[in-house]
Amino acid sequence: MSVRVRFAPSPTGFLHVGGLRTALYNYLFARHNGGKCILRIEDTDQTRYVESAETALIEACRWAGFEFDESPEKGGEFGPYRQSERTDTYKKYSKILLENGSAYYAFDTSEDLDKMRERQQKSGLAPKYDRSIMRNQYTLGEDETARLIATDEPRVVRLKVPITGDIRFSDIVRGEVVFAARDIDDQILLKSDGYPTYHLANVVDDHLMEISHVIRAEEWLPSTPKHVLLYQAFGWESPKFAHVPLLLNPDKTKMSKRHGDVFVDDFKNKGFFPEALVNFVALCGWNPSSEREIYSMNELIEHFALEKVNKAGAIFDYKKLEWMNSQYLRSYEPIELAPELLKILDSYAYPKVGVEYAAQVIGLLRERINFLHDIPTFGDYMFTRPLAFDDEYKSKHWKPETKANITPLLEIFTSLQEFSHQALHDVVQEYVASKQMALKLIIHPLRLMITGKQVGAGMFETMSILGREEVLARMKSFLENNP
RNA sequence: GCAGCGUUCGUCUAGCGGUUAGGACACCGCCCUUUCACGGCGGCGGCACGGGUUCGAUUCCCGUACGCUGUACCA
Repeated sequence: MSVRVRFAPSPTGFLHVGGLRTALYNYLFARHNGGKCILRIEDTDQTRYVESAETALIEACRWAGFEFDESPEKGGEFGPYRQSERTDTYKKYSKILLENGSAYYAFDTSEDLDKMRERQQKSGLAPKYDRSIMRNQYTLGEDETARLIATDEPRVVRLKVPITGDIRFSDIVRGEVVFAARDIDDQILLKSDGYPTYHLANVVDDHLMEISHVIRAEEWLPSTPKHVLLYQAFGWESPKFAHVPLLLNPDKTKMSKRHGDVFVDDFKNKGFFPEALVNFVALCGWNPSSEREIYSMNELIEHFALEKVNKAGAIFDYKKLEWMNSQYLRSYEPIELAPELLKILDSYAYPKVGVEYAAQVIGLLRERINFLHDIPTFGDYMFTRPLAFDDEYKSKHWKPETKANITPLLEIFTSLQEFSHQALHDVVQEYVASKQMALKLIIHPLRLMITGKQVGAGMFETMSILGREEVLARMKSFLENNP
């Protein structure tokens, strides 16, 4: 049997990183098995629909580095891929259930339902639809039911859950799971507005779209028995289930906005590389059991196995994500990143620089930062004269005799044939040797004059990238203004 | 409340009856050094608890505790 999986989000806003991981696991599983990964939009709740959410979602996945094989956008032979466009199908299948006695009509108002739950809560019972006393086709009788339907009375279709027995299914990550039928509610299948609930729609669609594996978040585990019952009621073979663990806040609750960034777009805007986010999120809850941390998309695909997905939820460790981003920052060719840096630089008032220069600066500074966008602030002096000079650094390294030590360097740098890292290094070494002084007595003042900062990359490399003219200008200016 | 699921360093995890319980992030120290970083080396730190099963349990079983998720005409 060929592998077909689906990511089935509801379009209520931006893509959550938890959603990204679910989508990713589906994608990895499909690719690993040479199968198809489908995007299906679960927009059956008209009250929560958000206009641009669908494209935002697709774009977020595309940014992350994966595409769906079938989707509303792309189409496919199992469409339409928006549930709101499949309502006739759900009506048709709910009718089958009604006819074979697996479902029934109910006419209760939401007020009546609230009252029922309230009563149950008070007597310490689990809230559950009470088929024997509420307004439904069993308590009303056939004639009355037929009459209400004929007069178009608002109604829903509910699943008729057996009173006794167990419902069991096997989950790829959790093993055998058993629920008692008596604990399962007579779930609404078709709402009074004519739209199906998730439960009906996802079962019908998964069957019709020939989904082989349902890979979704753990929060769905408690409603899976309802789905199993539906497959049985239709006489369909159920797909394999895999409920993956949740991504958690530091306090172990389901990862939410209250604790910081949760949307893929947030991470994109923060300057994370998609490869880093994907790599990180893939390793939250799954691990190919090696001693390695860095995996490309292709490597993730190659190693992915649902059987190795963890059962327990994973706290989203922002610090480790940052570290991972820094790893990717160092792994790219600087010239590949240069255009992006140029874009970032646009929002600063620095004089424009070329792509070659940008690449050089990236190469110079990237081992000291986590994000590309740290460069304009961390290395501001690569784009403009130092605006300030670190007081502490200055008092430590600018002594009364420093000026005399530095001044001859002006001449030496001017007459240097090639203003390169190596040449600068050699010539300064030579100079300090002749004066019998420590290199640091020169290096620190140079760093102060040229960058204004205590921290930075190797000084000679920094100088060679800045260029002779700029270095001499900064030195002279500093010398003029300081005793 | 009820149901289900879960529980290895602070965090992500390896482990699938016998290991000095391994790696990564974070943290600390040392080395390198031209500051900071990178890198190298080292340290800190964990099998929730109690019963079984077994010659032997982190690992298998049962409880307990704790946590999480679900409990909608939301997905």
